[in-house]
Amino acid sequence: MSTTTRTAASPLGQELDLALLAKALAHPARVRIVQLLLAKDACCGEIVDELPLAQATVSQHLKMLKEAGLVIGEIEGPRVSYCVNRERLEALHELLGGLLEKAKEVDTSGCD
Amino acid sequence: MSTTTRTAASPLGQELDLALLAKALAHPARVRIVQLLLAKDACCGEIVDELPLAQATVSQHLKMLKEAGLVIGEIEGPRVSYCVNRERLEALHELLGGLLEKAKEVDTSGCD
DNA sequence: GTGTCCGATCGTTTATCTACGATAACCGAT
DNA sequence: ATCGGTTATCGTAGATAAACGATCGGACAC
Repeated sequence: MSTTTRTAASPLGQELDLALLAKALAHPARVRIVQLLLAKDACCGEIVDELPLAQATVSQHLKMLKEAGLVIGEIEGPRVSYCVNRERLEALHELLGGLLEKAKEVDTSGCD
Repeated sequence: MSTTTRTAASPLGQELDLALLAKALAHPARVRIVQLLLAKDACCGEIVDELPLAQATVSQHLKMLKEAGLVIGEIEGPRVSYCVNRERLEALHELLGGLLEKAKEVDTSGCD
């Protein structure tokens, strides 16, 4: 399976990739998980400990974050250590930056 | 309604707002719509013209974008002119920037 | 008025998300 | 080989999203 880790190059892919990344953060619990992992790598159990959600649910959210490439899990003995894939988070940030730059080309024509 | 334009003060609100904005962009069609509107304000019909979607569907997407505050619609004679609320898009960009900054506080604790 | 164009909304179908308990898989120790 | 701790997955139920056709409502022209 190709790891979708690299930044998609295709211009059409950008929309899709932006949507994909946005979808990964489209739930408060997942945003929270990313925040927690940015502060400190953690295993699933620690995250469950911080959220009002069942272990199965957290594992599900982690799976989505992994599929979007935002989070990486490494098997570490009996547990799995998760961390944020910073490149990927930056990719999202930059995709948005790209949108905003294009917006500047059409100055204050305004909505009114 | 208070425009959530300013940086949300409540730390909890940030997660929710980020998730809300991300959800609005969590579909390729909506990303496309935002791109189109950034390039040029447009009415619903013009957007429908650019997308392989029915008018009702596009209207639905526009509604979601409006609810997230990303898009503004102004009735202009017989039609409705839509434009992107740049502040709001920047808010999303900055919320992500905030996340990335916090990430730097914990340098190379590393995923490996 | 009547008709027309445009957009929003309703009602429906299908698909995906969210959440959970239960269970399986996996690893390290006993 | 078995046990205890940890995570993934299965199966399920309810909620929400995505898409469409059909229909309603407003704004102009006639």
